[in-house]
Amino acid sequence: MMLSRASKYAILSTLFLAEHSSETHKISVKVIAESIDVPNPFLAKLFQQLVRGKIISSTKGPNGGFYLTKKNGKRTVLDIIENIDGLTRLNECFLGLSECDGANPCPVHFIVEPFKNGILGKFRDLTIMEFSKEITSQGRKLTLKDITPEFK
Amino acid sequence: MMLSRASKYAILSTLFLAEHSSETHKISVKVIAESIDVPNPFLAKLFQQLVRGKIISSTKGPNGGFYLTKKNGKRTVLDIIENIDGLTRLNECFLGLSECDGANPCPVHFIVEPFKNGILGKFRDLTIMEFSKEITSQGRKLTLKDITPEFK
DNA sequence: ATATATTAAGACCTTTTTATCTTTTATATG
DNA sequence: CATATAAAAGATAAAAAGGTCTTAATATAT
Ligand code: FES
Ligand code: FES
Repeated sequence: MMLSRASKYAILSTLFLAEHSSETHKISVKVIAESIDVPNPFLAKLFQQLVRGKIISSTKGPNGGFYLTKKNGKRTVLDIIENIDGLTRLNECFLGLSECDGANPCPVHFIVEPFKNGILGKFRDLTIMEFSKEITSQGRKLTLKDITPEFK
Repeated sequence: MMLSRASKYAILSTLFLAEHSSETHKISVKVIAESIDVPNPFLAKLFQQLVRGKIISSTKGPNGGFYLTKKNGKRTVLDIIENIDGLTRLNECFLGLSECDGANPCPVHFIVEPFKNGILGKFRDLTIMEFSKEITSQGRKLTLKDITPEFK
């Protein structure tokens, strides 16, 4: 029931691409890594895998970089997680029991279940583009940086 | 927002003690480890720490073992987690952002928050003994073993 | 064509988590 | 008091996760 750090980075940076990139405006790992404050070479690795998984796109060379095509934007956040972590992590019992279902619930199963359904539903049913729109419309942020309060 | 395996083992085995042990009936690591299917020496280490944290009790020698005193039974599941993992893990943002609060919510914050409050509340407000009663009354199980269906 | 920018690929390193092993210490019981 | 039994302590090992570095491939602009 938890994401690896890798998945988290992948989600944030893909959402970043959704918001800031296009086929005519590609972005380099370096810029993204700095923007969302994630280790550069680690993100590069993740991006390679996301490209192989056809979740994001890339071109090499000058003015190259990473971006989302229309088609990429129709993938889901769950696709990202599946690509990086696989799906088992998300379905695991919160206390680590071998199965997680209502038939053999662990002590916290019925607290966890509604949450799991809620978050899984959202990750499964919204496209990356829709998800991204929801974020920008709500003015949420996509960085791991500390938000330094502005005193001015 | 996730527990380490160590915490999970600790929770399960403490609940096991709540259900099966008493000051007059102590249980060895070996028995517990086999019952809930957890690596024996690893659990032994965890138990040492839980004893130091006064969450469970132990005596050495013949007929020794681990058990809960009345006082132990009044601790909470959150105490177990705090003792093993610390509290930061539980409070972390689901996407790994630096702060998790309503003022600077991440894209999934408002899905995660009610769950977090629910589970944290339960872990904080019920004693281990209460928690355990709730479990036994509902016939839930405390093992990591595969539940082999009984065909008889 | 060539230089350059940028990703791709793979080997490698570090840290954290999980797990084991060995020795010491305490204690109940005969 | 001797012995057996079980936990405590500490050293070590194995595995997984996270992170880095170096070299190759490739697309673009000049
Ligand atoms: S969360 Fe434990 S069985 Fe579902
Ligand atoms: S879960 Fe991400 S900010 Fe609260």
